[in-house]
Amino acid sequence: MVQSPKQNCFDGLKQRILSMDISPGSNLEEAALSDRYGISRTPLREVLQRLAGDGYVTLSENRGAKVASMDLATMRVFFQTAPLIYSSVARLAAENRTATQIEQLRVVQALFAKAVAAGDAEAMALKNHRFHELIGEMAHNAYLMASLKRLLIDHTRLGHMFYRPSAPAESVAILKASQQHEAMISAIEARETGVITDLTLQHWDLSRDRMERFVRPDPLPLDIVENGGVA
Amino acid sequence: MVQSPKQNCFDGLKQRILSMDISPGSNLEEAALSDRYGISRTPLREVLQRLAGDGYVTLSENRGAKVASMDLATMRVFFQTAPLIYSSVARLAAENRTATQIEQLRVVQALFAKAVAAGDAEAMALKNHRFHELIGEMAHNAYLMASLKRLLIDHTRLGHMFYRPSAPAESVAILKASQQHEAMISAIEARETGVITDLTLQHWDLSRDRMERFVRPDPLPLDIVENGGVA
DNA sequence: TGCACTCATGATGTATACACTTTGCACACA
DNA sequence: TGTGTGCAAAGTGTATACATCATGAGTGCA
Repeated sequence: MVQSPKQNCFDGLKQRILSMDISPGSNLEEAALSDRYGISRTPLREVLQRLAGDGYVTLSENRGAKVASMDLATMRVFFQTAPLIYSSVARLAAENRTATQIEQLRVVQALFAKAVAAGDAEAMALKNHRFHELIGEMAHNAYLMASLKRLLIDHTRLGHMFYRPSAPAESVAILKASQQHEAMISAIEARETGVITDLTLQHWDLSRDRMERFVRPDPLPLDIVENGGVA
Repeated sequence: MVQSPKQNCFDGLKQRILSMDISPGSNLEEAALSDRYGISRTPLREVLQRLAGDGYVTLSENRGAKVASMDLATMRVFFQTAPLIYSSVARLAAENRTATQIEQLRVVQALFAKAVAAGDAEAMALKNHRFHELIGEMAHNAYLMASLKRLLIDHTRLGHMFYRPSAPAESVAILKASQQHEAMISAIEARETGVITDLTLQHWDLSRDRMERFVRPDPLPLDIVENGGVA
């Protein structure tokens, strides 16, 4: 299964953006990338344009491509929008899923669980991404899929740091997320629209809690200030 | 205000697709288009890729670009999704609109009303499109905007035929739609989120009724069958 | 007549040279 | 020293030649 160097470049850039290997706002220079991926600038530019269409990068005239930014305004809108789209998509997925898609979902979830067990942060993030993207495909709704894909980009980027093994307090939450995935598969397979909606919102809440804790971490212990600080 | 030939090509194709001048599913040949718009194939392909990113066309490997199809499955999903996105976007628009944007909206609505008065079907469709796209911009939500833009493509294409002067029964509905636009501007300006949500759903219902009447027109009079048909 | 194979034709995909735009540094001048 | 101008370097935009692939007409064989 050797894929074309162009597809390889597309997938590679997606993955590097999702895993924050290339940080938001970074400049993407055509010459460097076309050299790295062994394709000339023409197909490379096509890749960048496709990435721009999917919301991974932004293009500006005569000024090249940048990785989509993730500033405070973006995040605010992200938290505002995700529950609506996620729950709508999940409901539709339960209504429209095919047996084949359920099977695909199980495969991806198995890979996610495996990554959890191995403590492989990058694999966790990417398999989680694919898991939710698959649910989007099940929904069979191109309009919502466009929103969902963009949400997932930022979700995966935001969530990337929590999958690190360096955060032991998070491992409980990650296990819980994995269990929720299993429950979601069952609910979608059984076409229980009410259940999948609830599960999806719970799954979102878990994610959100972890993300918010990252954005606004617990404050440092106050006694340090009391003992040695200024009046 | 002379725009680049590339931008002209992009806008021109968008407009021709929206007005069904190029019908859904049509093949778009690079050589013919690059000739027509006076640009070489490289920038033309970039235009097609941008159009694909926005949902106007679909690209397939070694098989060129096609105008996005509009089959029964697409329409079913369209009717399913539009109310959710439209009402969510409208609410956010009321919350986030700026004074400048309100002014833009008034200008576009004036052009829409003018097109209605002139019976210019194509201008009506395009100004209506722009009106709703502007509301999307007011919402300041890139995730929902992706869905909205795709919905509007199909909405405008579906609605295109009702704006024809040949359908006199529709002129009442068109006037009503124009009045609803005015009311929507006021509600957005006043940030009345409850009102704008209701208005948006009413506006949608009006559109939907017209569209459904087109898809499933009144049956022919039965007496023709009774007088001369088979037993 | 029916089917499969071949090859010509026309389309899309890629590489590359060249044109244009941006940007930052150096230098002159106030 | 501060500011504005001009130039050089680097990066993006476009045209075009060539490579590759899809398609269909035509031919040979069963």
